[in-house]
Amino acid sequence: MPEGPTVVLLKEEVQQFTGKRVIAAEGNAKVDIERIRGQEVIAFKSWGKHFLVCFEGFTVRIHFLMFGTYRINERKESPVRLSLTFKNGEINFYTCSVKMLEGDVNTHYDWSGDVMNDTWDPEKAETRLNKVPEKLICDALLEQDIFSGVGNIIKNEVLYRVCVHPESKVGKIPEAKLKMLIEEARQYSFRFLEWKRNFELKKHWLAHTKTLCLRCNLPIIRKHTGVKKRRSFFCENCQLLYP
DNA sequence: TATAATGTTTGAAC
DNA sequence: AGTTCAAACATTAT
Repeated sequence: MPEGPTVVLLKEEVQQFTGKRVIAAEGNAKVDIERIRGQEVIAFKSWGKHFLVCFEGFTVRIHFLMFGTYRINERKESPVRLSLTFKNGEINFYTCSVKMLEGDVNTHYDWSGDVMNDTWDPEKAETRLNKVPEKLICDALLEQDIFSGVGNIIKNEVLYRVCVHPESKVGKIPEAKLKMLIEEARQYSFRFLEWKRNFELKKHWLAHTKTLCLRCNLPIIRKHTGVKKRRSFFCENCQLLYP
């Protein structure tokens, strides 16, 4: 379910509930659900893969992890983790992590670290990358403190598009190339958003789950790479390794 | 049917 | 005390 752009889509879908009062809240989330009832939604926000429902004095943080889902104005069979009912409809969350954040939500997040945010700061990402020269780029791209919102699909597509081997060391990638990669992380995330909106995301995958390289027709290598051991799809011929 | 997959947190082990 | 790593969690499509 996740990756930053998907959470941005969710945010768009719930705009009908902004400013509305929660008339009923239920679910098996291990938080004080009672507290939500009667509160007005001040705003829906997102930071990377975090979906945030902001109320006066606190925020409900939803993280969908690997298997989380949601339904708007409908329900699934399975037990609901958190359900918010408004006069004009409802939002239901399943198999997600739910946490309460106290006080001003702005004190909890650096918005400029989110690739989908208006305030995204590529130079800050570069600074943060320069602090971890020994890390492999496949791990660094998944670091939410550097590229908040980037997930495994975006990782693979970005690396293929900028022709960088996933097992390259961050510190060995030339500065110009690293800047391109940071730029692509944002650009691809926005394309992901539009493709996902139109239910055509997979159609545009160039490397992820592919078997042949579109550029050179050689096999796409599938390997669990880095400390994170997430699967990478890459072309050894077209994607340069900076060891 | 067993496996693997868009992910993160936790706590044991070093 | 700081870092590392595997386990835990959980759902669904193939």
